Amino acid sequence: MRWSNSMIPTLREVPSEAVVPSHQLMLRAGLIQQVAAGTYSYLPLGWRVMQKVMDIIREEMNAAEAVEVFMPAMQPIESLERSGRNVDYGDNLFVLTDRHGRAQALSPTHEEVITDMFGAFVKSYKQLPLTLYQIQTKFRDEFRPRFGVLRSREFMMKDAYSFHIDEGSLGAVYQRQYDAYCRIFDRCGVDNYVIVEAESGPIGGSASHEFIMPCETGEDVILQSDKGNYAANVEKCEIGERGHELAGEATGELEQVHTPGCATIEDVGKIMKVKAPHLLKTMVYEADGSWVVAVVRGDHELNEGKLKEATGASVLVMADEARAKEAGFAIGFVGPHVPVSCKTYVDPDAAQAQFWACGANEADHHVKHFNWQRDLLDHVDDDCVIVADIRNAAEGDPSPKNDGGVLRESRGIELGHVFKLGSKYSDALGVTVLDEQQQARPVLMGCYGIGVNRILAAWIESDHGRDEGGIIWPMAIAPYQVVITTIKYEGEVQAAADALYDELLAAGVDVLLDDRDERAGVKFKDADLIGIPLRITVGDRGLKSDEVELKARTSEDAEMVARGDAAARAVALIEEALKTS
RNA sequence: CGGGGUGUAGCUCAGCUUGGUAGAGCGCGUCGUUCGGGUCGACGAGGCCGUAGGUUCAAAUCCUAUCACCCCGACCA
Repeated sequence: MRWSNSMIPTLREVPSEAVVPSHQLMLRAGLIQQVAAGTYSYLPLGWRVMQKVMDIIREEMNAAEAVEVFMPAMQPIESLERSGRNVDYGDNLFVLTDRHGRAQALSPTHEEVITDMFGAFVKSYKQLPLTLYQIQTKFRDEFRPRFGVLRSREFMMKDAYSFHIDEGSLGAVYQRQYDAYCRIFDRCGVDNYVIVEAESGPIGGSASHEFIMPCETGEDVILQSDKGNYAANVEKCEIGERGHELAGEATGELEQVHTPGCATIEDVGKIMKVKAPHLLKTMVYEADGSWVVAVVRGDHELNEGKLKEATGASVLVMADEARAKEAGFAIGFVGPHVPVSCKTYVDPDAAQAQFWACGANEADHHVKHFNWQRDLLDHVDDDCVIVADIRNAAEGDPSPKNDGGVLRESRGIELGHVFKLGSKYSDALGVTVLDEQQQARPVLMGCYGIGVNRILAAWIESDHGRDEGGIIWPMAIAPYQVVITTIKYEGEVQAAADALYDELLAAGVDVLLDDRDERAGVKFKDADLIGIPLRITVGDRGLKSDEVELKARTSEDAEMVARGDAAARAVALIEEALKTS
């Protein structure tokens, strides 16, 4: 492609609406254009990258014996109602009404549609396992779209769904998809990802993994053991063994302190002059309709998933403030010694005999010298107080492998997620297959997603994806593999550049010829900004000795190459890059 | 949804407090100049000042409403 024939609107200045590096660079490099909040057009360069990523995904999906299908962008609201996901998605669901007054949802994903498709055509275990996939736009009415393409209301997603008669088959295909994901990201050159255990869902075990691109602006928090043998999303991350001691001596008389209006740990700590690790954070929940109290240390965060698991409840919600107050909870000033009979779940780090300050169970008051034995255990049945891991893991916690490893916390962007769904959708939608005994069995499913546009943004967001000059694309997904920069596009230089361009095209190289009548400096800056991996500079200076200059985007220095060898040399470098990536 | 901010040229912004018919830099066009990392100079095109009302002789500027976009927060008592 000749630059002059494309549309590559590079920007010298940073558009004011972009606050994160990937968004800024995607706009400056002319990859995308914002149409509305959270919706973007892909310009020629951006779309080329998208297509290259999709091509790789498609090849690897096909190699994993998955078959591609295409589904509507909208589906009748009823299909989401059958699985209850219209409620799960809530306001995040885009719903529109057609001329007949029927509600249609813009698909946030396609589990229902694909499960119906499967159910319509597959009736026998003999046809299993089957893996179907799609690469399509998905819609979510995000409460707050942000960070450019990282959290948008429309995005390109690869979703694969597998169908099985038994666990073993699901496990095997899950592993096959997992391996395909590694190959996809490796081949894209986006090879600095981390695989973490994620919320395990209905089946349990290690049934869910996320592929995370580490970067500071990421919305996901992950923890990795410094022994390198454990990594998990904070939502899922377990914590290694921790001791606890509820029975110890009190540190002093229970002392009430007036703390008007101080409902947060920060405020309370300030007014009482107590640091967060000596405060108890006490929260009230309803587990299947019963009151439940959860206690963690002031500097820790409750993990609702863990609490739910500890309680064994099927529905766990934070207490409604009005109703909890009516029941006797001094919301905002709750301490573990609540005046209401209920179960209390305590995190091990909070279940210690030490100095504690906590809510006084009385509005506008807290207490000092709370002691578990004296102030709670002596007054309730033993089985009312349960010590359990109910908090989010944090920097410095022991690894759940209990091998001396320490958890390190970092942030990242979720690029992909593989997940065992089990029979959730087949149950809800009544999809079964006949087994060998001619018994109808609910089909087991796995689902496997990749956010295509997130791959672009997350890569640019990561340390390897950019420098002061702009984007640094990996060879495999760069919009063009080579850019020919002409010092000036005329005379001998023009002839040489054109010849080289034709040669590279003939060799099957994705090449961009900068034939613009611009100063050399402008062309160099633009080539760096848009991140083309290889640059061949053609100018009078080199041509005097019949040479051109070859430079990698990632290296400081250029090498001089005989004009006749340039194309072959570039081809060799491209092959090399695609091999190692 | 709650709080905050911003809407003026393709982009980044000034002008608004103290109303008087619209500005700079970059970009764009022409000419010249320069020519290996965003040359320099001259001339020029380009804006119903987000939209709708209101106040006023007069509104980018003051008032009201509305829309859009951005940021922070939104069950850690």
